[in-house]
Amino acid sequence: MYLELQQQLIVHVRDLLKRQYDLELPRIVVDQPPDIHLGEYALPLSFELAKKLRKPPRKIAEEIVAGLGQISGFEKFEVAGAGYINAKLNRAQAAKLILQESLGKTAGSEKILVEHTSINPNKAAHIGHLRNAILGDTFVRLLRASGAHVDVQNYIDNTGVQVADVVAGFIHLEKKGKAEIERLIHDPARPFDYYCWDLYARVSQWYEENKENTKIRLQVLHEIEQGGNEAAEIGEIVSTAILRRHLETMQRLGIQYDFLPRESEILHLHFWDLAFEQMKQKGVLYFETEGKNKGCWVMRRAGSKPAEQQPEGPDEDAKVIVRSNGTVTYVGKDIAYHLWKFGLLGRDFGYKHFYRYPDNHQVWISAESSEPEHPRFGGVHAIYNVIDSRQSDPQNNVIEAIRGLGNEEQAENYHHFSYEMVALTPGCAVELGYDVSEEDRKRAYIEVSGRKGFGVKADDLLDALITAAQKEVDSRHPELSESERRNIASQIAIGALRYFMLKFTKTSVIAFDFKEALSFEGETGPYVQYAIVRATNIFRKAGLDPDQFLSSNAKPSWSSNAKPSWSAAALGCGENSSQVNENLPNGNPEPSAPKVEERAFMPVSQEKKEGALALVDFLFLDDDEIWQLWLTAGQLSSIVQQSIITLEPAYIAKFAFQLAQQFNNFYHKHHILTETDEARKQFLLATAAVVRRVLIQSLGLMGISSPAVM
RNA sequence: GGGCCCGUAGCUCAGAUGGAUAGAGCAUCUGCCUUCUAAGCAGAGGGUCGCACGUUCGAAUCGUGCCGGGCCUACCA
Repeated sequence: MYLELQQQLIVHVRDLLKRQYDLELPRIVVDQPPDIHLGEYALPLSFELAKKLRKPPRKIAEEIVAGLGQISGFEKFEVAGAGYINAKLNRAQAAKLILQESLGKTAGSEKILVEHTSINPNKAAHIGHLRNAILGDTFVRLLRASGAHVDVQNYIDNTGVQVADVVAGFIHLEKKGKAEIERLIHDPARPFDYYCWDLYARVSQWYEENKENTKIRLQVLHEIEQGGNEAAEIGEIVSTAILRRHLETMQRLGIQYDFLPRESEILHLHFWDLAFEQMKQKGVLYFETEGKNKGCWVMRRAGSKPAEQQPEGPDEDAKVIVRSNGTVTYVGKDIAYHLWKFGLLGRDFGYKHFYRYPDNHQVWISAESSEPEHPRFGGVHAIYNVIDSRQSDPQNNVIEAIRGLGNEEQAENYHHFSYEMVALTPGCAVELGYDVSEEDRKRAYIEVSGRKGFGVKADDLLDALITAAQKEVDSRHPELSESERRNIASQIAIGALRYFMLKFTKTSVIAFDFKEALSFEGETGPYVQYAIVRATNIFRKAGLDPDQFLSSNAKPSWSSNAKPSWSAAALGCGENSSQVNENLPNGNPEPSAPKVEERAFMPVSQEKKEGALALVDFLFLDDDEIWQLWLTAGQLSSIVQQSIITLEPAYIAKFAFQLAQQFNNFYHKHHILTETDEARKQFLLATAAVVRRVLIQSLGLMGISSPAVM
């Protein structure tokens, strides 16, 4: 609603400027007035025009207001302050649009690929990985809600040094063979990823104790890359087992993937050879004959000056792609992989089944040859790589290589979805029992390190959240069954965790603190969930169905048949889920997809007959506070669009919290069920129903479900 | 040395496109449960927006220079 009317306003203003002053402004700024009684939109353009037109801003504003006349949907325009033009909406008309508003999928076009999670398969997932996966998954939900066709990939570096380290640990430190490792994998007493978490830390220590040991590391790495030996077999067993653990951990949070490309196939299917040829041909790579990079194939670094402007001698700043011993670096392999993503490599992965989620969604994994009837991935129009900011340099190298190969458009559509890391506060580290040096205690935060085994494991955090939530639910709802209480506690825990990871903007380092993360009060997911429960309770006590109450007027098009992509069953919480699930976008993307920039929400056709809500008297909207609630609810589509364009899911989190806050205020002020004026009661019910729906949708976009009771 | 990011209330953070009196949460203090659930609401205190110049009718926001902190800058991944 909000965005559509804003665009209409801009069109009219632009038209007027052209007619009245023969002026064209590159951009017409639209703000919101400080208080809603002033209107819904504020145009500060008179100030900008004052100099050009040599008139005082107030005079210009008056002329524009006079010239605008009547615009459909708008009540009136007013001049305020030193020269602002405030636009007031026709509240009743706008409210009807908000009632009818729902997510519509527009006709589609290109496919989008989002890569996230991508945890080295050698240890348990920790809080840093959670931020990555939650940001990525939420972004996927936003894209899909806007109608895009998205493939979700989780890249598996199963042949890298980190896996090699754990393999070296098994072979040389623990002297364990395949059979013993298999036993550990199936040990019910201890998850295998937890076992490897400790082993990885011990191996890193072992390297530090004796430099000789690092020779073993390189040897093991080499064997794994080669394949067909004991180390490679152990590497395969270990990395696959841990990958399964990662999928289970992420599944607890409602996060699923479509395809798991592995580095082993990039190696064995010789993706690099094809990329190498292309890069040599196009001159992106050149053979360095002198300086420190002598004997290597190198690439000019992004942002460095072109050759002509370089000082004499070799470009020491260049990025090594092929080492002097002939092996390819990580960036080299990544270039080949990204050429594949855009369909520019000329070779495909093989595909085989790997895992089936409880909702029957299939995950495919790369293979050297394909199973019959497999889907294809890659060859997409745009990509989003959710990778922390520390990797922006290698990411830029890959983009530069793609651009250098003549793929300007693909380079533009290559998005490094960059975010800052999660770190521990020194206090938190001490609390966890880690040795913290004097120096580290003075720091604001300490980086999480898998190598040091320093961090909070994802499953541990989620368990702690469930335990805390369960305690609360048990005391509040002793009448519910154990599995119902468990289910609700899970939903609250997930809500708290996902919201916590989303409430910070990407550029902010999260200094992890247990007290904050385990909180269910204030700016948290459960706060929003609770507001929804309150709204639901009103309808339950009134003997009404809030969705029916709305659908008699307009029906959300995504409510009926969209099954949640993660059900109560998926969480091991029994069949009868009490969660409200209209909010969760379908896990199976439609074959068609619109451009991201297009509107996410479209009004449902106007012909829908008006039912019970036809009785609602919108004159009650003259209450500014209640109208503010409606207006905020009408801004969801605008927020979704902004989140997608700026790659900032935090906006959704902020929005959901603000709307919940306004609703709680409303809830406290207006006691709906005891309202004696029937018309007013209907209006208040409509308000609660609309806000409830938008809150559920907002949480759904963040992968948070709404419990029926709390 | 070069690149990127951060610095806003005691703490943790919002303040997109420059716009009307700088906002939340936590913490502290004071009220509010016989009401649709207090995981809530209302109120109070708390600010040289790191510093200095500059651009502008207007700067927390843009530019330059400092100060403080973080990350990256490997023939690691």
